[in-house]
Amino acid sequence: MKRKNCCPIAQALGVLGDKWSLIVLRDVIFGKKRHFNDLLASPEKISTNILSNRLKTLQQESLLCCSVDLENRRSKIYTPTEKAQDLVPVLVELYKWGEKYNDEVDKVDNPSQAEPF
Amino acid sequence: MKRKNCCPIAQALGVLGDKWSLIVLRDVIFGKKRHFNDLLASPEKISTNILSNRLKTLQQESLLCCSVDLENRRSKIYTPTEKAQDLVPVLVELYKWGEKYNDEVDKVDNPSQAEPF
DNA sequence: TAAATCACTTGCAAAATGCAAGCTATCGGA
DNA sequence: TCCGATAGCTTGCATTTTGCAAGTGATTTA
Repeated sequence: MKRKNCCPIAQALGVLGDKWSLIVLRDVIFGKKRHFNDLLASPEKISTNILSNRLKTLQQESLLCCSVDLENRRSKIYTPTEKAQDLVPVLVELYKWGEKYNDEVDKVDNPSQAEPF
Repeated sequence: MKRKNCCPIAQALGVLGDKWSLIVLRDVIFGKKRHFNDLLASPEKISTNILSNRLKTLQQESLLCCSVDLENRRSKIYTPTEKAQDLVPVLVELYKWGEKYNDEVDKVDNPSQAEPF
């Protein structure tokens, strides 16, 4: 959703305001995941077509760049750009907010707080 | 999208990870908009059914509370909760990122930077 | 009391998401 | 060299979410 001539928040959400983009970026930035199958393996269970589509749009938005793994040419490496790295503060604030308000759900169902992702 | 037993970022996105929730919250928190029609009037042009639905889910998530306007009983007043106010840092970081990376679009089309929202 | 206003709801089309299966290129081992 | 496994997709189709236009009912204002 392109959003021209509007506030920066709406512009940011035009790129990031969907169910999966920030999850993928989280994994690439914090989880250091670089391959399609690594990203597929996240507990949120993104499906292959959505992941494929998201990787494409994130490249178009200059948030990821893609290169061929020289040691295994069937494998591609997705790396975050500086533009993506600059989302760290956004992700950190989201993390803090999520931790503050949504952990009750987990703590009841699963007291033994597993790994974050 | 409920996301149990997963990282706080995914939990936060379970509530906020759609096209409109954060736009509505932006308007309520920063724009101090309180009425249905105020929110409808935002430049992003949310439609009535989506706004209605979002106001409902944001109440269910304890992000907004709703009361009747005592001076005009057909009118309802939506106010942000503390949980919503705690999203200010998230919105600020989104704003900064959007400003840094997505303003070129605006500056070309509309050099006279109008009001943010 | 008639017209306007507010906060919706409804119906329907279009787009996004979710699931399972299949496809192509590469790779590693016999 | 052949064969199965693996990586990264694509395709088809059902479901869900979004978008648009029109309509509704309870106030409220003229």
